[in-house]
Amino acid sequence: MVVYAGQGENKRTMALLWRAHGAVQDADKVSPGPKQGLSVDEIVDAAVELADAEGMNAVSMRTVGKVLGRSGMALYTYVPSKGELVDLMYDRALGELPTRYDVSQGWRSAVVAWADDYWAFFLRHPWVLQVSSARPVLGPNEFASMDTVVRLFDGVELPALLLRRIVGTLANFVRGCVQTIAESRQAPGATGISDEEWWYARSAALAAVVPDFAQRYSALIRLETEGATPPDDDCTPYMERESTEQFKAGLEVLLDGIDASITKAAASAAGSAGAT
Amino acid sequence: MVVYAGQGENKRTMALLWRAHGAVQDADKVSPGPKQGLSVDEIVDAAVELADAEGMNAVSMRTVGKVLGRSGMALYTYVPSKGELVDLMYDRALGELPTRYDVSQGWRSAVVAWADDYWAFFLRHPWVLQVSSARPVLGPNEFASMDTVVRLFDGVELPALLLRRIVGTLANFVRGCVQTIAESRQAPGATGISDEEWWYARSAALAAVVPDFAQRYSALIRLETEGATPPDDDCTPYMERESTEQFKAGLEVLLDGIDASITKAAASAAGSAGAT
DNA sequence: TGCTAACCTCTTACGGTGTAATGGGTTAGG
DNA sequence: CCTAACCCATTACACCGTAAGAGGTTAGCA
Repeated sequence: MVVYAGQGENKRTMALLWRAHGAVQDADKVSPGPKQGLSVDEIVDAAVELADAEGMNAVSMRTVGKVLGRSGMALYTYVPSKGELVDLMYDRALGELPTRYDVSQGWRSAVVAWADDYWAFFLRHPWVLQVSSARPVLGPNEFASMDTVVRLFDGVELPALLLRRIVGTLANFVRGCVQTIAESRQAPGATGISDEEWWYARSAALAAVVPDFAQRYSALIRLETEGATPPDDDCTPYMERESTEQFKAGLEVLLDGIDASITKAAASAAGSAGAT
Repeated sequence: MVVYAGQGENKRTMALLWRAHGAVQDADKVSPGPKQGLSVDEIVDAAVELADAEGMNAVSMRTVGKVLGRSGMALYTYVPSKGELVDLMYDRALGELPTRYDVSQGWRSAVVAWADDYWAFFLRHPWVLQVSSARPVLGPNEFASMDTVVRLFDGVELPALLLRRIVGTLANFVRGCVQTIAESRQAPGATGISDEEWWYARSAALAAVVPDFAQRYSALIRLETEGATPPDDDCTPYMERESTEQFKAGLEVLLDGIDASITKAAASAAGSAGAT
């Protein structure tokens, strides 16, 4: 279930996101009627906890309400719709990300540290990947996390436009890598059969149906036999180990590419400086 | 809505995927009863068409059935569950991808051509991104597309393990880039307000709520003002143009990184060859 | 020809979703 | 104390995937 950001009244959404919990209703407003038995924070906390534990599919208005001992509809007093709740969950989770990295040792080590944190973050909150990234939520922590990535390159000479794209590519890269793991953890069979069992059953069925596999996909077969993942003793599922390795290796490749970009940019800057 | 691959009886699924439409029931079986009024192909076609036109959310058993003039339940005669139908849609769509690229001019131009095709493919079928990538479908076209990517590097000297990771990173990269566009096209507001309008309304609300934005996110602001996307005359939505530019630039960076990997691999191969 | 068994399809039903509408209980200010 | 505002629950509606069962259709056999 990909959940789209609610696009209700933007103003109320923004007020909720930017910690205007007190200022949602214009502060000086009188308020007869019973006190609120809940708070937006409580609701978001409960929803995040639920999503962490049982996946985004388990998060419904009713289930969140049940956790808090209310009906599902009660939440609509605090939050305009489920979309906004998801926005709040998203931005709240992002708040966990570190915002400072040491760039004194150069950008490369800083980027690696950031990527590791980002990676771990998604593993802690896999459901975040299901929140639509099309239209940013524009919450405080989303901006903070973006700001943080940009500051990784603080001392580096790069055209702003190129830097923007590099930053985007880095974020995309981590997201893409971790998605495989995250989804396999949330898959319905996650509790039940393991990756290994699934693969075994599935590829057995495959072999039965497609006897000429090796001929049809010779390049794949060659890659698989030559470059089999070494059976690293620890017992993390196959898919996760594979993805982790790909993350590490892919990051190095990407960093080399960024390095090349920086070198090029420096050369062109020097060239134009020399020309003037 | 992220849809997970059905994990029903693997054998039947595999038979369906690998075009064993005739061989689903063991060929020599007698068959009293009415002829099938539909075929798996028809159903998958209709579902893909629906998904292309109105997004994955519009694809339900009932809606697909309606397109074909049947009830939703009628489809269960042909397909064990919705999960398998999604698998079939996925593999069928992948069948559109080209499988041959000219590597005679070097790997780099071939990879660029492939990336463009892959990109365009996802734009044609944005819903494919919503199909879980955790547990591959293992259909013929999925393997074919992977095989194709591997063959882009046919003449290149790279350790198999590294090549596998590079290939994975490339695929992840394109997926990640296109996701932004794809989701923005499928977003519920896609028919209604445009990207520009949304951004305008949303950031107006933002400015009202957060007056100290520029101080809190100075790095972002600097990036935004210095590296503003040039207003390229054509009228594609802001988000799409931005994403496309990021795709192009990011790909170049990534290719530079791959180049570096190849150089390194060659050096290490030469080194070890010289050492022995 | 008529029967039977297998098969296709539809209807109904169940538990789930998000949320609009309604109404009752609680509490502050006048 | 009354009233108006507010919190919350109930009910209801339209959707979802699919289990269960009923009824029509057809091939093969007697």
